[in-house]
Amino acid sequence: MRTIREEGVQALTLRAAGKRLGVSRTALYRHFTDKSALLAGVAREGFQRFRQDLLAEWRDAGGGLDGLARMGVAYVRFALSNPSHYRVMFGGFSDLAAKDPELEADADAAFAVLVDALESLQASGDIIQHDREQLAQYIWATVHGIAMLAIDGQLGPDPAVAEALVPFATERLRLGIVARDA
Amino acid sequence: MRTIREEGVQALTLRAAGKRLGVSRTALYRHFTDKSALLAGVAREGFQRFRQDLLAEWRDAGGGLDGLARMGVAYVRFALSNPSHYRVMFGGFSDLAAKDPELEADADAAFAVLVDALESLQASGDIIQHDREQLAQYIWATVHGIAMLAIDGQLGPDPAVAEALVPFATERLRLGIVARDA
DNA sequence: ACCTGAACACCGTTCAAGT
DNA sequence: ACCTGAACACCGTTCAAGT
Repeated sequence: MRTIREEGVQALTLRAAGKRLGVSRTALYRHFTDKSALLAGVAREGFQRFRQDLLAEWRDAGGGLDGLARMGVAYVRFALSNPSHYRVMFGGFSDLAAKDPELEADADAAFAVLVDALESLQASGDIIQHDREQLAQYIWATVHGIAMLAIDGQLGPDPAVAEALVPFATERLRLGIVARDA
Repeated sequence: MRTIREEGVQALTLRAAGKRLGVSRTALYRHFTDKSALLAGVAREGFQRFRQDLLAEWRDAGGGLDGLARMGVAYVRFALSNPSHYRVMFGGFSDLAAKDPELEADADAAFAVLVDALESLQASGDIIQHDREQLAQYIWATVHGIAMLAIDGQLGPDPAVAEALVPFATERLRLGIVARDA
């Protein structure tokens, strides 16, 4: 985890990991079937922490449309604070999920935080009564897109650009899903 | 290009490329300074084709909010039709851009198609008079997010899920940016 | 100018062998 | 059960040498 955070995924080799742990490169095969199983473990840990972060934000805000907006901010913050970890979680997800079936469950659990929030917002009549799954996918895609563009350097070298984009996006997003009868 | 399309980026090795071209692995160093310079070339070609696709869609639709929605559909279609190519274009963009400065120009040119479309929509009073750059980043992030989630297998194995998400997203998006005085 | 073959410093993975 | 060292089949890259 430390190697990934400090030097990126491509720097995580079994040899280097073994050396850091003071153990032979091949010793890791006792604990993981291969390298992608190890990476799947890293991804799982990421989704679990992710879930906690989002849940905490929703609770602290006391739910509501404000809670949803704060979850969006927390989402992008998580990605920008842990870019390499985030890349392991999302890049080549299906390959890793094939190695470790529980990865998909952890990803689903993080996604469920968003779906549950939307259910609450629908119950209170704050947002449109539309298929929750698709609504969640749409919101997820938006914050994921911002996170990815920022991480990959497509928003330029200035992190302020990404930071300014998030509140704008959450406000536009709100206008697109808010209940229209008020 | 063929190797990337048929077998993915990770299958593109200089050795395999040399063999396919009937030439030594090291011969490629006469034409590219190293492997990432070659990948930067692949990414540049992608952005150029991307730009053409988006431009054609905008023109065929005769502009307007409908043209914008069709650009969104074309965007995701491009990504899903060329997943490996798309990954080269966006994954690790800054590393590749450092190797080939013209890559950034090609990416900007593709992005400019969106910015120009927004300018036209602002001139006609169809959408809000907001900073075009940020507006474009927001829209780009949304379609990019859908494309990435779909490519990475996070939307499940059924491509119909991603296809259904696009029109829903473009409609929500429209509601968030449409001029409000009508 | 363009290409080659050998060499170098890396990988992940396997496997017989040790404690 | 857990680890080791040697070996195998790969990488990208460099470099002296050829035409």
